[in-house]
Amino acid sequence: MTETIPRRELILQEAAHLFREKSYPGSNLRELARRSGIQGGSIYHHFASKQEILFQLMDHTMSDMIERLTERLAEAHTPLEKLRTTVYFHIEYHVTGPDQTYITDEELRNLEPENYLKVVAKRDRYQRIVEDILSAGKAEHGWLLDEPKLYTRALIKMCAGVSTWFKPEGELNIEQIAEAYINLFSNGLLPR
Amino acid sequence: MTETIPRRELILQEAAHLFREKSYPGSNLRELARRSGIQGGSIYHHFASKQEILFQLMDHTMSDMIERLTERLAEAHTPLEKLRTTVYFHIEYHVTGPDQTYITDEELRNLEPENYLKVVAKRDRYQRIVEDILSAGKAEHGWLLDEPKLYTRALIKMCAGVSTWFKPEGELNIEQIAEAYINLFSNGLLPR
DNA sequence: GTCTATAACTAGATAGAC
DNA sequence: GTCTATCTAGTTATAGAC
Repeated sequence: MTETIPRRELILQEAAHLFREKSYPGSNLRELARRSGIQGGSIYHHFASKQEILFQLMDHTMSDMIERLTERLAEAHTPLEKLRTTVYFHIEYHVTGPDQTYITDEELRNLEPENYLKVVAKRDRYQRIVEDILSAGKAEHGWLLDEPKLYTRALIKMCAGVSTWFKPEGELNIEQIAEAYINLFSNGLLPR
Repeated sequence: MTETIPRRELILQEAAHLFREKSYPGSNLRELARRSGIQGGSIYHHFASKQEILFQLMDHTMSDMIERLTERLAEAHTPLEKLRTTVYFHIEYHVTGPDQTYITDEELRNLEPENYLKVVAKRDRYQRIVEDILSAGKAEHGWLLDEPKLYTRALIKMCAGVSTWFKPEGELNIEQIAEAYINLFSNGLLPR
């Protein structure tokens, strides 16, 4: 019953952790190898270069996010339900995989041009999914927003930011945080 | 009338730009020197180490943010006025000095322990100023928030995030973005 | 698939001349 | 205050044995 995780997967996991801790250029492959239970040179049996590790990490994370969000949204039917689903998903995904998401959010500048374009294209696809929900809310229910893109960015930044301070042993769980953010986005702070 | 900027200041400015472009560990002092118009070794006449450059940059930025926000808040009197002032200031400061603020927001992990504690203390002081405004709004005007700290983080992340995509030549100016964010925070998206 | 050894290079920091 | 030269250590990546 002990799951044997393939070495390649393990390296990617450890890389996410290490890169988050020390940033991509601040990390070295000897330490990544050590944490993965092998010697420095052996990394190159699994990946062609340090850059390829970063790219695989970010590319896989973006694909996974798009796929999972799309799945969840299939169960939601109104724009408001979809907004709730998205806020919950985005927070949960960032809190559950804080290493992967942090790298994917912050290491874009360290991708070589070709890889950069591929990852940015997926990031834009993801943002577009969220933007379309806000646009639908505006068109169908008169949501108060002039610039869907502006609010999309605000929403994404706010939710992703949770993973920078979230502690599983803290006072609030994911549900409570998501609920608070949905309320904030829906009704704001001022009483009526 | 040509302002001669002291070399030390110039190095700090160029460092902010370079570190934002390539991250702190990804930057090297020879390139920083070149951009500052001197040779590699000359950096050490102005700073004791690469680490000290990073620390001076972040520490000065945090002090400056606290000082300026405090000044502006002195002119605001109600919690709502103070919230407006804070949102506007935080966006404006991040958009006006995107290099300095990006470094200060993202390079904490590369500070040595002693420096880390100093900068985090100032960051916490800043956050506390914002948190106290939200708490006052709750106490005095019944603002709808259970956890002032949670909303403080959401507000700060959302506003700071503007500098990652803001372009001066873009469609929206700082006033319009700040206005939209204040509306979002005040009343949310749903019509009543 | 992993090891060891090493090539080729780069970086932070120092020393001393001007 | 800036220059050049250099020390030392660490890094990615490769090669070939097991």
